[in-house]
Amino acid sequence: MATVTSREQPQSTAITSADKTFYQLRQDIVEGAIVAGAKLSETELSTKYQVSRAVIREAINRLTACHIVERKANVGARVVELSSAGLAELYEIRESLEGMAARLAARNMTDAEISELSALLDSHFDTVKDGETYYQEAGDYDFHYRIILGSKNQQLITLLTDGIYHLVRMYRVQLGMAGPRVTTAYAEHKHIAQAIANRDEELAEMLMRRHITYSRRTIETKLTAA
Amino acid sequence: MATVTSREQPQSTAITSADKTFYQLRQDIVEGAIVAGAKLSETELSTKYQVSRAVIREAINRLTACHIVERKANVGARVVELSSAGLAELYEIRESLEGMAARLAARNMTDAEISELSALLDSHFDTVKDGETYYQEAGDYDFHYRIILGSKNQQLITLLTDGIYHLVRMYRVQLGMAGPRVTTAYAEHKHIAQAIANRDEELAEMLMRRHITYSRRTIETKLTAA
DNA sequence: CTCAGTCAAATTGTCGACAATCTTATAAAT
DNA sequence: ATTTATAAGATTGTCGACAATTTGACTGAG
Repeated sequence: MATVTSREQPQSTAITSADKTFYQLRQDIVEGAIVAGAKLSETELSTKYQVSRAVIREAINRLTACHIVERKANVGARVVELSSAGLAELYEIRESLEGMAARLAARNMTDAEISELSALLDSHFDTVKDGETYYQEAGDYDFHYRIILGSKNQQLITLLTDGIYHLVRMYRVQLGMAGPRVTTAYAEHKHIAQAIANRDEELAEMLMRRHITYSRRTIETKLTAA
Repeated sequence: MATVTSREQPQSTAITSADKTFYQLRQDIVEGAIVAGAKLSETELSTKYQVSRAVIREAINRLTACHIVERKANVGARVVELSSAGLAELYEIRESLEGMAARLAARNMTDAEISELSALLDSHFDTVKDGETYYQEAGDYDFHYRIILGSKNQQLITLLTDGIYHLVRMYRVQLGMAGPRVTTAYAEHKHIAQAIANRDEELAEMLMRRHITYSRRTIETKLTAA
């Protein structure tokens, strides 16, 4: 069975030392190597990652912009705490923004991109049929990612992929998501793709919002159970 | 007639030198003292604001997080360019997020807060009646701000007030917004407030989204005319 | 005249040291 | 015993200097 692989963006795009440290730190936090709520000591991290404090500071500043860590002046930075309330807030924003992304995708995706989206779902169907739980993590991400890109709204794309999605992943990873809901979610994805293919903006947005609401309920029960 | 006053948040909350420089730089960019598209030289700014380059760098990094400047590695930072496409993207996000904010405000605002919102609109009515164009800038901001806070979603609040709204203000200020649409917008505000008072989430979201779509069209004509 | 290569100037990235601030332990007074 | 004051220690904020990279001009070959 496929484990939760690290689907980070190619860190080859990391040019500077601060870039690499930022990506590394983010990964370590999202995947739980640095636990939620932990204090981020600049001196400690600078020895751990073998870079100067200035580099660490820049990386931490970027992480605060993603809402992955919180910083207080003259006190320091801490990894955010995972809470039921925080998850609810996050999914309310996701519902809003990804709903809009679906609407815009129905308007702006090229026919070729829509075909590729369908093909992606078809290829996923095989894994679902084989009972792979792989789908939920990687496949789900691919689907949502393509629709976000399909919106062609650069600000929206940055907001979601650089900011919000890493927080979402943090919740998923640290709560050990690999739940059921695979075939159900697959059906929902098919409906969304169909609405986009029909250029039905209203329906695409509505279905996406529902889809996110459903998946929020699933993850929320996991959180309250833990 | 009231000019476009600087309605920045109390910079008394600025603790460190980097904070103050960040607020100052942001204000100078939003209000046009530093023009759109300009290059931000670190050494130049450090002499201009009388702080070290490290402070300037941190301020610039925070501005990139707000999407007010763009930075390329080993090249430098530039103030974003104002464009019709960028404005459209921004208002699509506003429509999405503020629509959600209105929905959540209808759910989460206290009765007291709703009363204050009504009182605010009543006080605005007098200025509208007197033909003050003051309303569009300051009054409009106050109304939207209260609803955003009323959502009680901390992530959403930060996203809008710390990030997106400064970009919106940048477009408004630099396009010289003080247009008509005063009484029209006032009526729309009243309807939204009423929907919130009735705890009608659906209607509150829908009306807010329409309201933002309308105001986008107004500002867009200004942009294409210029 | 165009294009490729090279070198100098300027700009950004990184570092270690010092200053300012917060935290914690200790001690004294009520 | 509780509270307040104080001082030591540790952490963050700021600075100036050095290293790495880009930019643009200059030169020379085709």
